[in-house]
Amino acid sequence: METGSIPLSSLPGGFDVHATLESGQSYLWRREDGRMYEGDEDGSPWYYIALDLDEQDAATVPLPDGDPHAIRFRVAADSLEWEATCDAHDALVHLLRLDDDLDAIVADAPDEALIGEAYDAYRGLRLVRDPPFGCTVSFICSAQMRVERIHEMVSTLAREYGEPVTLDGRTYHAFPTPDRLAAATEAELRDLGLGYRAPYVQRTAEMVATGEAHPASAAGLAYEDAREYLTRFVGVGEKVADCVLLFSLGYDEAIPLDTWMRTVVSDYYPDCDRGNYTETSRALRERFGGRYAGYVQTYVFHLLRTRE
DNA sequence: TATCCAAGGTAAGTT
DNA sequence: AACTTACCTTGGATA
Repeated sequence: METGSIPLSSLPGGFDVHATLESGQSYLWRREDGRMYEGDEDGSPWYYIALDLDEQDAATVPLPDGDPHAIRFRVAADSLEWEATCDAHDALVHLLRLDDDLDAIVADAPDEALIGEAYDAYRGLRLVRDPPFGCTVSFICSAQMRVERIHEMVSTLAREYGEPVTLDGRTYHAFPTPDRLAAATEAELRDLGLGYRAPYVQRTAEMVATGEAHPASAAGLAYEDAREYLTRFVGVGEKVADCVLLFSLGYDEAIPLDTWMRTVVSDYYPDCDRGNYTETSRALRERFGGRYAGYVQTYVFHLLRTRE
C-alpha cells in the first residue's frame, strides 16, 4: 500500500468533498461507511474508488501502471490523505479536479442573486472528471431516477460485474469494463432493477467493447459536435450527453437540461426558454457566463436539490 | 391496503 | 423537424 497527502492550502478555493461527491455528479465513488446521501457527513469519512479501465479510459487517467487499482482518501484538518495500491497523487488531482482554481471560476460567474447564493453555500464543491465509460453508463441509468437510486444501480453493476480490488485487506469492486457489461444479458440487467435501461446499458457497452465507438472519442470535438457524437450511444440523448461532457470530458460550458434546470429556467430565466433543448441550452449558457456555465449549473443544481 | 405519482429521459412512432 | 407516447422500478403521498 502506498500513502500520501495533499495540503488543503494548495487547493485554490478549497475542497468540499461531501458536496463534490454527494451532489449527483459522480456515481463511481463510494463512502466507506456506506452512508452516501444519508445526510451530512459524520466526521471525515473515507471515500474510495476502484478502477479497472479499458484502454481508452485508462489513457485519460494518470495512473502509474496498469489497472486494476483502488484508491481511498479522506479530508483531515489541513490535508487530503490517501491510501492506494499505487502512487495515486496524480489520479486524485485528475479525478477530483484538485487543480481547478475555484476562486477564479467563482470570480468569473455573473453577478446574480441565485448564482451567488449557490456559490456561497457550497464553496469548495468541485466538478469531477469520471472515466468516460463509467460516466456514460451511470447517466444512462439516471433516466427518471432519484440520485440515491442511481448510486444503488451503479453499485449493483460494480458488485455483479466489476473486478474486485483489494486494498489493505478490504475488497472493493471497480465499475465493470465494457467487455464485462456487454456480456451481460438484458434479462440479467432487468433482474438487477435497471428496468427499461437494461437494453440501453447492454447495447452501449457492446458498442464500446466492439470498438464501434467510445465516449472518450468525443473529447477534442467542438462542444455541440461532441454532444451530437455521444448521442449515438443507446440511451444517450442530449441531456445525458451533456452530463458526460461536463462530468467526464471537461466541457465546462455544458449545462445538462434536466427537470431541475428546466424549473430554474421557468422560475428565474423564463426568457431563456426557446422551446427546444439546443436553443434553450445556448441561452442559459450565455446567462451563466459561458465558459464555466457548467460549474454554475452544478452549484445551482445542488442548491435547489438540497435546500428546504 | 390500494392507487397514484414523479424521479437528473430516451427511443420510436406519428403528424 | 416538432410532438406524443410507452417504458421499468421504487418510495412516498393520497384516498
